[in-house]
Amino acid sequence: MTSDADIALDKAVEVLRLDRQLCFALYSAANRVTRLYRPLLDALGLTYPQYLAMLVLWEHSPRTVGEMGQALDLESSTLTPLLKRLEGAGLIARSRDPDDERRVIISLTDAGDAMRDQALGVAEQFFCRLDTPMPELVDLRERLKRLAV
Amino acid sequence: MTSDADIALDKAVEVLRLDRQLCFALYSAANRVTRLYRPLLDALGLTYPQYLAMLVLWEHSPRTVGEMGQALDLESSTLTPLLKRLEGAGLIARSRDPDDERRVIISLTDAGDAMRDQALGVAEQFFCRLDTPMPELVDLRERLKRLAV
DNA sequence: TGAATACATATCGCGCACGATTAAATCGTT
DNA sequence: AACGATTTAATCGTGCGCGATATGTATTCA
Repeated sequence: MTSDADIALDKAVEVLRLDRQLCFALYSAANRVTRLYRPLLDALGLTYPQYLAMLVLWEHSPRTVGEMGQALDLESSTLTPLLKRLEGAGLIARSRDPDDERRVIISLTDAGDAMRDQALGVAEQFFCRLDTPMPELVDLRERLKRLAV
Repeated sequence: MTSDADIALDKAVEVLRLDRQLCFALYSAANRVTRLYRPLLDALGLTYPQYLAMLVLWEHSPRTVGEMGQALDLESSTLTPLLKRLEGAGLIARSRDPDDERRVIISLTDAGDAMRDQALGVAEQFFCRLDTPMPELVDLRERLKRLAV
């Protein structure tokens, strides 16, 4: 015989199973991808979030900290220290906007700009190591973007 | 007229666009999901990775640190401090395995076990806030799992 | 003009996530 | 039994990621 409490427990056991959680699949896949990028980016001396920040700048430079935060969906409390490290590495320059002293303008240095070619190699190596057909990757990417939160 | 260098540059610009990177879509979606969980988990006094660790234990307790690391795909350097915090919160107990003193056995306390019901509410609220049909979520989850890295 | 408000970035504290290293226990082989 | 290799967890240092808060600049409007 089965009590109501047992049924509720069974439901909890089913619903909360790790392999049924979208959140864990996402968390785990993001960690795995970061780990996969690490050895590729070591050659450039970049961390994974730093690489993403450089992608933003390669797309369009200069940009303000705020614009980069919007593009990457990150707070200034994350971005400011990261950008200071990129500045320390000589890849970007930080300067106040003369037209609005609140803003800080981030621009690529020559060294930062020159790194773009190597980045192309990183992107290609990543694709190779994933060993998944491009259409599948594009589909996954678009589904992730649709996950409006 | 267009030089070879210009063509190579165009290719780099296209390939490296942030909105074409699977890695960024994944990174960003994972951050968004963590942010969405935060207010829900605040009520339980758990962080998001702590919640995942509790999911593992609600599924089956006791387990060793190594087993949990395998389930969550995390190193002991991540897990040990996290588990110590859960122990401090009174949700789990940590003890050496008498049969093999290298192992540390993690078991739910009564308080940790009792939290499972509230966790069920968290999972339901998360689903509601996502506002995405279940089949789409299941499909995305399975695609993420397939992303073997 | 001057006070109130809003805005852009920076700072701080906490908790991951991981590579490298260490310490202790166990296992395997002789 | 003994010693080297392996296994398990812990420790340490670095870099995020974010909420809360601070700081300085610009805007608004009385």
